[in-house]
Amino acid sequence: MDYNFKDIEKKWQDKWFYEKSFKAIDFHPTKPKYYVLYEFYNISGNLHMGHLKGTIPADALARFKRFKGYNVLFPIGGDAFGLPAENAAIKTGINPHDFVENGLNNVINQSRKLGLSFDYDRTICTSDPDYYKWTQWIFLQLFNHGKAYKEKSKVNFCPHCNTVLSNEDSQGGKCDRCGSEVVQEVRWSWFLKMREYAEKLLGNIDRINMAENLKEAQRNWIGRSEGTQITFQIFNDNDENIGSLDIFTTCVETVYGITFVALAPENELLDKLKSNIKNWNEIEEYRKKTALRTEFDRLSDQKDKTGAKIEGIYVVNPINKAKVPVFTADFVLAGYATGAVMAVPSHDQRDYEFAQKFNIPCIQVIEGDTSKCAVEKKEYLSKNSKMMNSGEFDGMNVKEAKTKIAQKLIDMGVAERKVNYKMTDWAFNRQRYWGEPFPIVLCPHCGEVALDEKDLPLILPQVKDYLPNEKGDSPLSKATDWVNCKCPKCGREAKRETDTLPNLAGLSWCWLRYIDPHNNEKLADFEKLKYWGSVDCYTGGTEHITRHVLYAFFWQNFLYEIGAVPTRDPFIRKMGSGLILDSEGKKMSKSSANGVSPLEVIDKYGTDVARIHVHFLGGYEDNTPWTYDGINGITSFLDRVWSLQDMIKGEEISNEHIYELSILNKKLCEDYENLKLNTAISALMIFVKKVKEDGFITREELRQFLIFLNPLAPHITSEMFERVFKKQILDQTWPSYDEKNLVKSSVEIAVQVNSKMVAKVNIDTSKSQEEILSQVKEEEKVKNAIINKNIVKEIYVPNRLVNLIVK
RNA sequence: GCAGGUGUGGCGAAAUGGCAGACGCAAGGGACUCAAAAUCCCUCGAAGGCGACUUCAUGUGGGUUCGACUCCCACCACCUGCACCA
Repeated sequence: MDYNFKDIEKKWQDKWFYEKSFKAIDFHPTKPKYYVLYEFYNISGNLHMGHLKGTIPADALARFKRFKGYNVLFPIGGDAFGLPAENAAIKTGINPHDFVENGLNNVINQSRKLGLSFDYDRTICTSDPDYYKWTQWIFLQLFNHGKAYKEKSKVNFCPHCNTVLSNEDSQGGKCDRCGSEVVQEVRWSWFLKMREYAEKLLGNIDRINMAENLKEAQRNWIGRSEGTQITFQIFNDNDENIGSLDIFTTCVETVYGITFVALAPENELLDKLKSNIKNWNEIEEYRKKTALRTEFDRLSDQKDKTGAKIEGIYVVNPINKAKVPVFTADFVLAGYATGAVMAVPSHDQRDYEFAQKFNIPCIQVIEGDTSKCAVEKKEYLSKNSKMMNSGEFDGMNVKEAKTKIAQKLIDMGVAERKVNYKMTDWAFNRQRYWGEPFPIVLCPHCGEVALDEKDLPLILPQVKDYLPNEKGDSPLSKATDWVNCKCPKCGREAKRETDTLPNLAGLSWCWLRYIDPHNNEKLADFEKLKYWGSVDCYTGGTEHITRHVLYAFFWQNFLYEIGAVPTRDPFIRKMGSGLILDSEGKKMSKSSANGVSPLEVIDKYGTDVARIHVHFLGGYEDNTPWTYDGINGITSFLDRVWSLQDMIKGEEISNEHIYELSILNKKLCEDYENLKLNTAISALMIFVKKVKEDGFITREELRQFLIFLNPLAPHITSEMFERVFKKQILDQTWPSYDEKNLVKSSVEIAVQVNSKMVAKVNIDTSKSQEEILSQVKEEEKVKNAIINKNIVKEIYVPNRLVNLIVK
């Protein structure tokens, strides 16, 4: 009888859903916990191939762990707030509230069709007031603990989305959502003090089990850099001390080579020194000019340095009292360290180029050829070159001089050791309608005032006009009934904050809410948090992984410090799934014309075939081009599996199959654990091939095999199990195997003479090394190869090979 | 430029110091069939030989080792991330 996947798959999907087959039990009395998490679905459309690639390994792991006796928590939810959902709603003309509700139902129904074993009772959605109450609560805690502040500052602004963006959302000067050029604008903005957490985040990165390239990207984003901060005194032309300037450097060893210092055009120190600057008009003009340059211009002009000399002031190099001219230049970034650099043209390529253009002299302080370009730290540190032109440090090795010079400056009281980070505080507000409202009231008398916890959630009001406007004011500002309120502190007239939280806010704590999704008193019960602990395996795409994981670390650290959660580490292991590429090797997306929908594949071939095919194409972390090629092989594999029920002969495990079954069991345990589904599939195929060759399978062998295959192909195995054994496969436990059955009684080993293959010999694996060596030497081909020669060395690798070294 | 990763048949890929190419696709040949589909069997890295076989092969060049896809050094190509970060 043929396998009718359409009816059978539907039957099991309905059964699992309505019988709540995969419900996780809080505080299970006997089973240990295991927490598998797949990232939020984005509620802006249908599931795509990426979901098939990303969810199935997590599902297989969850199903495998249940057989292994774990109490598995495997939940799902929707990321519904934010630009993707709102833009999709605007595009379709549907109100976001309705759009999101339909969208969530849609993706949940689709995920049932993938046969995913989620605990659907724990489904959460970031735009649900029961959920965002606690997102707002976390913000309140941040605010009340001084970790959130509002400040007028230069921020990234997307003129197309009409909203402020975080640095993370505007990488490369382009809006992450719409690709428009981002401009820098001065605005009132909310920030979270994430920079304070830099060292703790680095600790999280060290502890988590995650691919090295992803860790590196995160360390890069944090951008930790150790160095020395030196104070320079500033003088005017009359040699009067008019202030001081702090400069951070990682190359304190070059301090004798300073020939100019440069300030970022935006540096406020310039305004303070205005009265002493003789060419103020010129400087002001340069500042205006650079302010107009877009990020893109500044980047593309890297080779061509611009700047202006500041007349009327100079600074003194504290190490040798040399007078040093001051410039302003836009290669110096205002946002990093103190927005000023000490320039040593001989040993820094950017300083070198600037000096060439402005005819500034160079002082070489470390040996090397500086005639064509700077000798930079990478070069002189690796060679540990000698110092020159550096007073008492001449002739000393650079590495030694680095510490000694720093110490001297510190002893002089003009410097301190310092660590800087590229990562800035998290710009946390968006001028959009579709997000969590800030639980903050702006009072003309009291300033920013937090709502009381009992007034949460602060519901996002329904408005007619939710489109962003061109001035970049939040659409909520037009909801006057909602905006006007009383100050919780003084009771006088006040207004609500009308910006909303960014959508990464709701994503930054979701793994905690799944643990206790319906709790009205707390974000989650502390004892339940302790029971479920950190996520054992968190899977998802790699697209926004750097930001999402860092924000997750940040919030978890903060919540840990205020006693709301029991651990600093949200995740034990984080896996980033590769992409499904289209036939041209490009990322397959909804917008690409040749995008294939997983539902289309399921419709044609069935869910089990689709699940296996996608993962037989390549490894979990690899990017794999989509193709239907090979899918027939999977169909015929499952057809052969189906036919096994007509081949049953005997009850217990047969001598013919005990080795193959045990080896398969061991291999699958490793592969499911490591999400290596491609090799798991091939191991299963090898077993079926063997059984087919032998023409029979025993009942016990089939029982075990169906359990082995179930995590990958849950439908066909459930059906076969029910038909053959009249029981439910989900009630089974993973079979055990005996170590002694992992070795065959007889194997063929390779025999080499001087590392060259001369023969293959069947040996009895119970024999000793001596017995095997003498057996091998009796073999005709081996005899011929070693005749008249002395054996100087005998190498024996058990059950693999013998290598005889002769002279 | 810096960092991380990858490089193996016609294709997707296995093998992490021990018989390279498991498993699958495609291709070719055969069986069954009036015929086709489906199914089953055989061949399938390259070159040479009628042949048991031989030689060469894991991006390139060196090295370590009895033995290297695997470890070390240098280089090339591609992918990803960051990029005037002092």
